[in-house]
Amino acid sequence: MNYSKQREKILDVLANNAVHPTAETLLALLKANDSNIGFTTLYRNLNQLAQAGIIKKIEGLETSAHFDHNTFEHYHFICEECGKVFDIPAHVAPDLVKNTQSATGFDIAGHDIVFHGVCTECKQKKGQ
Amino acid sequence: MNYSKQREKILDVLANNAVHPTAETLLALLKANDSNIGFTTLYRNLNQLAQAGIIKKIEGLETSAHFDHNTFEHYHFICEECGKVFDIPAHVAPDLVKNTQSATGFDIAGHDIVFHGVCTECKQKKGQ
DNA sequence: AGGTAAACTGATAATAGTTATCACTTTAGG
DNA sequence: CCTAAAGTGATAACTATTATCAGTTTACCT
Repeated sequence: MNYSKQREKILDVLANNAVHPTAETLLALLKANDSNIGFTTLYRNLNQLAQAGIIKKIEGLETSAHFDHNTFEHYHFICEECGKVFDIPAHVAPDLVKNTQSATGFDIAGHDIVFHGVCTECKQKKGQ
Repeated sequence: MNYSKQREKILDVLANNAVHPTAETLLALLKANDSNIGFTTLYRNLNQLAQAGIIKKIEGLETSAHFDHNTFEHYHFICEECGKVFDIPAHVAPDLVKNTQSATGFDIAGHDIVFHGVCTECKQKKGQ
């Protein structure tokens, strides 16, 4: 992978916006950062970076994929009210891969957990 | 929800094909069953049935959603070689919701786990 | 430096999966 | 049966994403 200005900018914006943005959101963030990057370039780079393990592509949240700068093992929670995506620490599912491997005999290369429900903030709002 | 011939047929085909079909696959299965159902009708019914909790919509596997007649809690594994989707029993992640609830304070309405890797059959094929 | 091959960009077009629209048909209760 | 509500399916539209490709940039080799 060669260096490119655009890719550096994308990584930078992703690192400074821990909101698990979609490609669309990222494009807006980049524009707000005076970086007018074509959406083809954005998608290409996001896929490249995800393939290289530098960022994480989160699917299964909504219709569009989200991207995450944090590649340390963790899971995700999407709030049904506000749509925000929260990180869930990996320790909520100890031995998950080991258990699954021994239950199935399959080679497990990776896994994702997506929770949905209502976050604390929205719970309070609804309660009022 | 009123009765409809089409919906009955869709449920029937889904119940007899535990392969976690996509809408496209289902349409083909229905056609093979002499049920020419419009794809609009298929999508409408799948969404209705999923909403009603009668079937389960599995997202995050590939670009398209898969549908599952088995609504009993369980997870999924998709083989990177053959693309088949396998069921994983829920007991691989004991106390997952409880742990996550107490770690976050969020109300958790549901969750999904998607594993990916290589299934036993494909592992053997590759080994040969 | 200077050349060049490989990598990257981004505008345009295409694609896939799914939902919206809407005239017509079916279902179900009074 | 009558009628309102629910369902159908052809067509068009939409959204997220990938393919194409001519032009640009990067990096490495002299």
